[in-house]
Amino acid sequence: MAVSTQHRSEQRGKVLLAARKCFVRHGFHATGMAEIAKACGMSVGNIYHYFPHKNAIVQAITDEIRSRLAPVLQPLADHADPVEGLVQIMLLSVREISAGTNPRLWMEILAEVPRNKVIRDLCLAFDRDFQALLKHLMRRAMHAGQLAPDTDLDANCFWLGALLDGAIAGLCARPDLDRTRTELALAQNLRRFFHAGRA
Amino acid sequence: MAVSTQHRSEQRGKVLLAARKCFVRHGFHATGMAEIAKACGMSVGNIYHYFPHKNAIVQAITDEIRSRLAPVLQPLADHADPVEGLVQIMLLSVREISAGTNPRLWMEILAEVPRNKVIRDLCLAFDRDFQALLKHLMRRAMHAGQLAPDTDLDANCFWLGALLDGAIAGLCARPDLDRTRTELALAQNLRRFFHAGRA
Amino acid sequence: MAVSTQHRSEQRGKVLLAARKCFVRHGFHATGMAEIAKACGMSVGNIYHYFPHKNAIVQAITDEIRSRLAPVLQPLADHADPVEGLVQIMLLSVREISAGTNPRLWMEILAEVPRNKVIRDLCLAFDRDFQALLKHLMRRAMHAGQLAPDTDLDANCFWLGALLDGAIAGLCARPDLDRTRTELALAQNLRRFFHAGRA
Amino acid sequence: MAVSTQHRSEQRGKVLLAARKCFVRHGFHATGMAEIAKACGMSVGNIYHYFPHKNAIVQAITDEIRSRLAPVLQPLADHADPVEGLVQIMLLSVREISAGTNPRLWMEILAEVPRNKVIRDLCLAFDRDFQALLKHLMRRAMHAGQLAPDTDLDANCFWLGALLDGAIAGLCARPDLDRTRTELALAQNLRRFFHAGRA
DNA sequence: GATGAATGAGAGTTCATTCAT
DNA sequence: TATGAATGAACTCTCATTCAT
Repeated sequence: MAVSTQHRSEQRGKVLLAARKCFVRHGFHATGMAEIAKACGMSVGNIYHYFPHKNAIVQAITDEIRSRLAPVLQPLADHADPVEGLVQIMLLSVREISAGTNPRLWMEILAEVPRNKVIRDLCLAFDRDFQALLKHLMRRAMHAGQLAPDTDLDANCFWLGALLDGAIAGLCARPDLDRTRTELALAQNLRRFFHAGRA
Repeated sequence: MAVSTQHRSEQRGKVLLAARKCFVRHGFHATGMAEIAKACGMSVGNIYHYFPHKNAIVQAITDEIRSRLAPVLQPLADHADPVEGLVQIMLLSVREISAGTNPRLWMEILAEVPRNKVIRDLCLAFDRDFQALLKHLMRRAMHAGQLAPDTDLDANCFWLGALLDGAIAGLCARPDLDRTRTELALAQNLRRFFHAGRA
Repeated sequence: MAVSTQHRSEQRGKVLLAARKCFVRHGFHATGMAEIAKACGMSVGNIYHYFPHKNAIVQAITDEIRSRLAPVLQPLADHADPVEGLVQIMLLSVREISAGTNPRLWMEILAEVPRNKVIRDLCLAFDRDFQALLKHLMRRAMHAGQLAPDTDLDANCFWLGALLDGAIAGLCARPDLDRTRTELALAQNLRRFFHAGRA
Repeated sequence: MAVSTQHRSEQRGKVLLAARKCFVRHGFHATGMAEIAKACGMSVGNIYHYFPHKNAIVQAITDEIRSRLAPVLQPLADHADPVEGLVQIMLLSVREISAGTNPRLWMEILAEVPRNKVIRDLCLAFDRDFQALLKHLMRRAMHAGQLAPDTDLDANCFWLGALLDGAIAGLCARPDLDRTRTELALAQNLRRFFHAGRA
């Protein structure tokens, strides 16, 4: 059982790795099962032993890529300086998003959200956690007098999330962008913004 | 001639309208020519009298939706208060983006950018203009002492653009969002941010 | 009436000329009515005023190209030296066949014969006349003792015709062939052959 | 592996057989994949497991039909009597060409030559070999004093090839022709011709 | 007479999924 | 477990022909 379980997860891993490469190149829709099969050295039929359908592969990748971020961000909830916690969350997120070929993968996921209920639910769940984290820190910042008390926390969560999603789109369209410089500017802007918010 | 030209553009309009409806429902890739044909009451073959291929329809829609924004924004370059000009540009853009079923359409376009050279060029051209506009106003703001002289203008253009693209993604995922409240928060944030930037 | 008749034949001529150019480039099947229409500066619909369908164009061209040969060859029936008459018929035919882009056009016709009854009948009628001519001259040669009396005239007619049809195919496959040298060899061969046939 | 390879070639064979039947009836262009699929009892999609596109089927048939001839002809290069070798080559070729429904198939191939580069190359390669064979024998005949030394060998190769291609066309147009009688006449003519060529 | 918009059937090809081996 | 053959529906696009203007 343990052996078979391990084998299963190894095989799943091979499929997912291959699928990511394919998806980065051509997107979800333009990638056929045959292409994935060739990329992971399996037969088409065999993939169906590990994933019930193509969509399940997409979902697994979405799950993986989104959930990798959570454990990294969660600890920052208790950051001594709540504003700095927020800044760090945004920086870590943008770094994860912009690493390697990730933007293309995130973009595919973003595009899939409106058409695919499972992907949508996955993303909304992640977003809920992400925004809860931001809200928690913003509330702490507010109590510490670092944020104007009339700030609309929900809307701010939306816009901080938008910054990340928009960065994905921007990086896809201009892959040669100087990413460190852009990150720096984000950090600077966020700090300036939260400083401005001092009560 | 005039008659035929008018007829042509009417028919093209009918196709584009129908295609937009279809694309909003299922996205570009999941919409077949047959579906568009049925939606506009034409035969499939006849659509090809007005558009050389499906992609041309997508391009025309992209062109239309992107270029509708430009003439509205351009005059704001000369706004008396450059910071307020920036805020207005962002607000008008977000309002255009979030109107009706637009978010879904913009999202499809965003997703098409990495896969489709023509769409990408169209969008990059628009972005160039948009960012030039922002940069112009930011420079004016800088000269007027409303923006710190060490601000990285290019990076800021990127992030302001990201805010819009991200809003598209966010609105697609959560269509029931309170759009006016979210807009208000954006305006408030931007003003607060630029005030903070006072040299 | 006379005017309209003249106009009709002028228009038909324009269509046929354009169609020949198109057919030479892409063959009958790969040439669309739209292509012909563009090539002769008419609308698609207007062509249908002069030809009931595409096939009729092909037929008219076949008729034209085949029947141009007949009046040239016919007089040779009375050539003083019947063997030389045969040689001249073959030479004139091969010259007509190999002129300009004709091989391609003849080839298309040849290929159409098995699938198209009208074309087939047209060609068979021409062949009947052509072979009757050859047979007449061969009979004269036989009587003059220039051809062995046991010669199978019908079969020889077939093979002389085959030489021409085969030349078409050969010229299509190798358009850079030295045509005059090839013609010369044909004449030499035919003369040698008929000399050998002396009773 | 051996099993799968065998199955593959069996299936390919079934497709080719069915395709030949269809092509003989309607020609390459007028035969749809659906028709072939029905004729070989497969689904359309499955044919694409064995041939990457319709053209590949045409090519395979061309290859098959042309290459069946080569091994039969090649040994005649060493025939004791070179003239008789030539005659035998022509007779064997014409017999192969005229067997069953072959003329129709050869005709389709001939017609495809000017439009289709792959087919053209296939045929030209075969022709090269065929003409090399003829030339070799003609040279031997020349050395043996059986052929006039001023004979244009290349041109003669062309005309012997033309005889075969022309026979294809002739047989397509008149399928009821007495083939043995026609063959006999060819043999007689060739022998008479080469006798006449004695130096 | 002339236009070109409109049709509808059919072309070749692709693909997620199933299933016998 | 693993294979890849098989399916069938869907895809985009083409084309000869008709017809209202």
